[in-house]
Amino acid sequence: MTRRIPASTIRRLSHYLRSLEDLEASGDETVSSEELALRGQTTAAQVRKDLSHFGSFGKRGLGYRIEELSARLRQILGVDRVWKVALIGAGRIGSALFEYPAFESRGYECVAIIDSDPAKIGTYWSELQIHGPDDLESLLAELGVELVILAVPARAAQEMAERSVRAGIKGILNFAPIRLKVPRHVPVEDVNLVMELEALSFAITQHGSEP
Amino acid sequence: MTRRIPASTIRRLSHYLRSLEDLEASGDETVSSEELALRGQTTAAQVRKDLSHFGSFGKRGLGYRIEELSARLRQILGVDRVWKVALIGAGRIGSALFEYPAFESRGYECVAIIDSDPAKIGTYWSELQIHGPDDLESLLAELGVELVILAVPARAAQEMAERSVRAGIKGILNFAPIRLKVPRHVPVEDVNLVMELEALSFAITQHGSEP
DNA sequence: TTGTGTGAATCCCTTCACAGCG
DNA sequence: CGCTGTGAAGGGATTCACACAA
Repeated sequence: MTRRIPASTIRRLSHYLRSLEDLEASGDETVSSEELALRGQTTAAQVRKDLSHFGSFGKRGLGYRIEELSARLRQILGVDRVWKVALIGAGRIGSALFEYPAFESRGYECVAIIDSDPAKIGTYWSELQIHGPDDLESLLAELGVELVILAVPARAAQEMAERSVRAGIKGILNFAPIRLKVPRHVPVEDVNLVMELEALSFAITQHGSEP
Repeated sequence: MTRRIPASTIRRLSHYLRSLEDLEASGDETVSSEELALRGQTTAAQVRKDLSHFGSFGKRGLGYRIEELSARLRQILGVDRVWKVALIGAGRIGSALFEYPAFESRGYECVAIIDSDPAKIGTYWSELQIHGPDDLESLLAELGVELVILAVPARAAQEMAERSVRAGIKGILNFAPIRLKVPRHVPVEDVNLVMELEALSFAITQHGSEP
């Protein structure tokens, strides 16, 4: 049904969904592509083009029914269901994510925490006991984990990724500052804070040298 | 000296710099664009094109002198100096960033922490005392803060951003899931974890429906 | 010979503009 | 009318291919 959707489109769909949820709360029934564009820092044509990749669910002369479109976007983005997530690495970043409120409210359920620190193994975060890394594969497989959040130091990341893939997980959100080598069918999203900071300092530095 | 550098180029420069630092440690003297490409998940032509935006610092038939190129990249990315950073929001994400080891080692020095929670105001993280938001403007201005990391709830983010800009800061790393409205000359980098997760679940969902 | 630097060709994303439906 | 959906045009970024320097 779909072919080659640009990554930039996906990010915008995420935005549109958030805007729609705001609009739902405000009681409106429909939106135009122009209004969505305004809230998403893009253009009306772009909104329509983005949506057209997946079908045509607007009414000409009227716009999009908010409820219908948001349901469809949830479906497209795959968030019309609950994803079972394992958190590998119970350090600072792991803890921040674990408590991130948007996390559970958006359909991501953390069902396992893994860390290699003996002082942490066996302790609890909320109801969840922290496991050591030894039985990683069987643990993930038994719990039916689909998504892994990798928040371990760079040196441990590749091994944990490989073992997770072996356990049958389907995607990785990677906070370690390395390029993971995994089979092509396992998507990886990288979050690299140093890179973001460097993009920022570049932008500032350049700005100073231009009028 | 430079015009219109694509954002994707900057992210790759960041990568190259990290690769170069690895190579520096391993004692080599030179790299080819091909080797850099291999480590950066891109092509040799792309590496050369990226670098050519800023000048030509390779030697034909030989490659790039590692030390020279990494120094030049640090200069380009603006990380050949120390940036004074303020952390606004001392919650989970703030705490994770504060302890992020790459942070200080890369030239970002946190000189102030601000939070509105009365229970936190006055307490210390390492040597740094947490301030309330009341005197934000004067605090940032006095300390000469250039970069702000915004790790507060969405509802507070816009106000904190505006006040930071008024205090003369030059860039914002934003973790709040909203589009900040700030003057054009203040660059903002957004880190949106929900968006990353949604990109991942989209990729997985799509993948299943294709052979 | 090796590997850079770079115009030219290509590819892909965005924007335009308008036909067509409600 | 008003606003969507979409081919066509436009603009950037990536890739190609080769002249040229070491």
